[in-house]
Amino acid sequence: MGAALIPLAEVLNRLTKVFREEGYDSATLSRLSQATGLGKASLYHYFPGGKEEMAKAVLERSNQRFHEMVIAPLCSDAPPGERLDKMIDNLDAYYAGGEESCLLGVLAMGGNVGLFHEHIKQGLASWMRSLADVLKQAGFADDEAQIRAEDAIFRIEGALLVGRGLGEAAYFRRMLAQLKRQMVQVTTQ
Amino acid sequence: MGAALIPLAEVLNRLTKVFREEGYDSATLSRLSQATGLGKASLYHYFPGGKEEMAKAVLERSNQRFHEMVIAPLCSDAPPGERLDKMIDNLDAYYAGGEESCLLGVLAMGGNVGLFHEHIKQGLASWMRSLADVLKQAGFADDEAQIRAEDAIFRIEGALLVGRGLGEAAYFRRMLAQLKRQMVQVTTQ
DNA sequence: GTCTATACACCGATAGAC
DNA sequence: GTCTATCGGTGTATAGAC
Repeated sequence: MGAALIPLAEVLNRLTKVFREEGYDSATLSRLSQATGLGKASLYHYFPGGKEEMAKAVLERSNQRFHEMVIAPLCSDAPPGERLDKMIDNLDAYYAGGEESCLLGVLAMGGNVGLFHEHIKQGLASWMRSLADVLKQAGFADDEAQIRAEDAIFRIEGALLVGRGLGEAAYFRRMLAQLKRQMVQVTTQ
Repeated sequence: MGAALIPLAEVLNRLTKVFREEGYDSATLSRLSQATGLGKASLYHYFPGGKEEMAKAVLERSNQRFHEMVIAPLCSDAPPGERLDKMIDNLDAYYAGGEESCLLGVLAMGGNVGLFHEHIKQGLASWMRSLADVLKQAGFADDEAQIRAEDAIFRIEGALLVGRGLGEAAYFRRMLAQLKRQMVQVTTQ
């Protein structure tokens, strides 16, 4: 023995799946060991800090992938409307049409949320900022852009939560379609 | 010994607090025992089905209280706009201005969500229906009313999730204020 | 109706061989 | 870098006295 059985990236992929589906508390070392094909002691070789370090590594990587897929398109030089549409399309892909839960949301609603506050903040802050910036460029005042950015995030996280709670993914896509129409829509009254 | 130390209703209150703050998986019998002041064996006297039965009892009771505080005002004979305002005010009270998590949401994002699908559906369905009915009475077409009802629920659950994840309750109240203005607002474009 | 004491499985984590 | 074996602790749940 001695050679790595699977690349570290693949280990992280499989850990991510378990944490996302089962949450921090239910994701036991036995499950994580089984999912990766590595013994518990081998997991401690990669993550000396144990389960907590695994979850944080997985959340960091998830934030990074989210940044590439969802946030980066908001920073292109395309017209604001196109950038928002691209974000929404990529959200659909990222969450597999609502079939997959939000890891950040799962950890946020778990019993050990305190362990992850900083990682969660890091994951949400740049998204919120980039989204608000695009809305400003689309012509909204600073306050209105900020409110709309927060609001879009609430709807996305809320739809994923409801979908998971009911075991029904369809809510997510319906919400995304709405969002596409309303994101830059002007309101009256 | 023999006499009940505290009424069952108070036992349920304290169990609710633990499940809402820590989630199903982190809420250990030791914590539940400590929070109620009852020994583990006494908890099994009230809930022979153990932790699962405790969580279901607590969720049922939470749904019931939610119905009284939030859904019932939607069914009064006041004008639709007033009914919606009343719901929003009571949501603020129910969630203590965003300081308290949504028990249903916590269980929905936990690792044993499958145990609670039916209870979650029961909790969300009548809310969604009552909300959509009010919006129809406010003049929206059936489809539009349904969409708006779902959307409001997504925003509420999403704001509670983000608030919990960041340890920052203020998002919730800001969202509620927005919701009050937009719920029956007509859109253009 | 409440308690103490306990059963037994599994938890997260570590030691040490290869 | 991986494993088996094992540690001490805690998990859910139960038995049985009062």
